[in-house]
Amino acid sequence: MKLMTVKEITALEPDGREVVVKGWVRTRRETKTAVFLEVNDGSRLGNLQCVFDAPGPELASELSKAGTGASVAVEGRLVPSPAAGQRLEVKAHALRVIGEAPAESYPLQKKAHSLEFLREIAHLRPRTNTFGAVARVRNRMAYAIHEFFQARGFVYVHTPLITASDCEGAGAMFQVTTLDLDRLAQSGQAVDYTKDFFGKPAYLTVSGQLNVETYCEALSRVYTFGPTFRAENSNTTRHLSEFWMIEPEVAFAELSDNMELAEEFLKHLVRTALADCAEDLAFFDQRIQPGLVDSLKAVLERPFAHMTYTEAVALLEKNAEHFEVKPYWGLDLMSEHEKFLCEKIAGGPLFLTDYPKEIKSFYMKQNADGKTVRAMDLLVPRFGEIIGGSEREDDLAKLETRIRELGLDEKAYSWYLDLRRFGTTPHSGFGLGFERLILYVTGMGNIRDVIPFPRAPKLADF
RNA sequence: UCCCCUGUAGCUCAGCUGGCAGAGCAAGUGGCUGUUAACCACUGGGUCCGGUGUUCGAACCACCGCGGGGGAGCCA
Repeated sequence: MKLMTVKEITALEPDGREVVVKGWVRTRRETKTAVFLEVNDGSRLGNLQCVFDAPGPELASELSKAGTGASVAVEGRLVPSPAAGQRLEVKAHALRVIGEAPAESYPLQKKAHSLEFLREIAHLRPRTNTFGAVARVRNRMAYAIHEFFQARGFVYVHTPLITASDCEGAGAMFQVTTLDLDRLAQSGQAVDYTKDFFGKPAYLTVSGQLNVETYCEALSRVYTFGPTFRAENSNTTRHLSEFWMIEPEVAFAELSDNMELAEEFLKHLVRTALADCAEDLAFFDQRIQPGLVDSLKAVLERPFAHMTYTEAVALLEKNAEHFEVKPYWGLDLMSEHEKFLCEKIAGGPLFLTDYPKEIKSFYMKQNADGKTVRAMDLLVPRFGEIIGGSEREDDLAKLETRIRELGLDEKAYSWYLDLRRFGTTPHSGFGLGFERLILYVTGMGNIRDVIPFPRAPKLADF
């Protein structure tokens, strides 16, 4: 008999056909006359109820081994359920326990567990409703990202994870080396990087942007989607040392085109989640973040708000009594300011643009005022910045000046500057942290719960 | 990196002013004519995070260490 998932079986008509269900027992309930086994295989949130009527001694013995967590194969007929709660069920006549999960040692119980406890058993937590749902949403979002860009003629570019240029400038880097550090420490000698694997210091990438710009200036519409690494000692619910990032880059696009793309992109992802992950989102709405589904629907209903940094600061200054850090022009906005702007003022996603050049990266295009750059951050309620991007500086002289002003190593950027030396064009792009997107869409509160095996300072288990 | 909270049964927690270690859930057993995180009854279950100190006496107070959570900063 063809192996079918719970998702496939529960989509069938309960016409009495024979089915085989394979999965893990979520709960077993017994009455005098029947045993109910709920089987889940992760193909969907819902379980498939298998009913054993008046089991004989052999079946009863097998049933006694089918506790929570056991892997089983159930054979039976697919029939309409006579009781409320499910459309159909399996009237079972055979059971095989493939792998037992002894209750006295299996950590997951037939009850709710705290997310903190489940973090300690990251290898078993995908067997819970919450983490199964996160995994399915994460998968659908990854696919939707490719769908979105592919449908618009973007080319997926694989930027390197190891980089020997420390000019990416987006944060502290992890060093990659094959040198024997223990022996080096004992010898007391200075490190000779010409003897290292790459002949010079190498690091894990903190961003694919600079690399992907090179392909943008050849293929016009490109994006990267891959892991990035930050060695920042940040211990928060929104930061990981290893996370996935989406970075589109579009030639000939100006800041307004960039924001249009970002808005369409985020709306596409939210729309897809609502349409294709409805069962999982309903679960998150009920158990994790009440009001989630409505707030996501609201995102689709109207255009995102726009405001310049200068306008935002003026507004914040008028409400200065709300803030611990008093706002002024030139301040890199605190999260309390960002939350105020998108939650209290915009009441939804908000683009902030044209920041002071001093608080933004060297590669952002300077405005005619000489003070601001064509940067944009997309702020969303609940956690602030979700997307950061800009139009890039396409003028060689201005870019060189900026690099010098900031005391950066000009030589390290020579290949990047070549893009402006030869056939330069306006171009724009942005970065979206994949895990932050998953937080946003699922309503989960801690970024360590939306990636299978989180890496953070002092945390690299499993 | 800084600030705050926290660590007691498998899980979630209570434990008052320092005086015999508790509950709910989970598990086991029995009951129950189809259950929905079933229900009812009973039973078993403890290195009170570790160390040191104060005290007649420490889960409780003090100090040191380790673990967990939240917030801030950095950012995506």
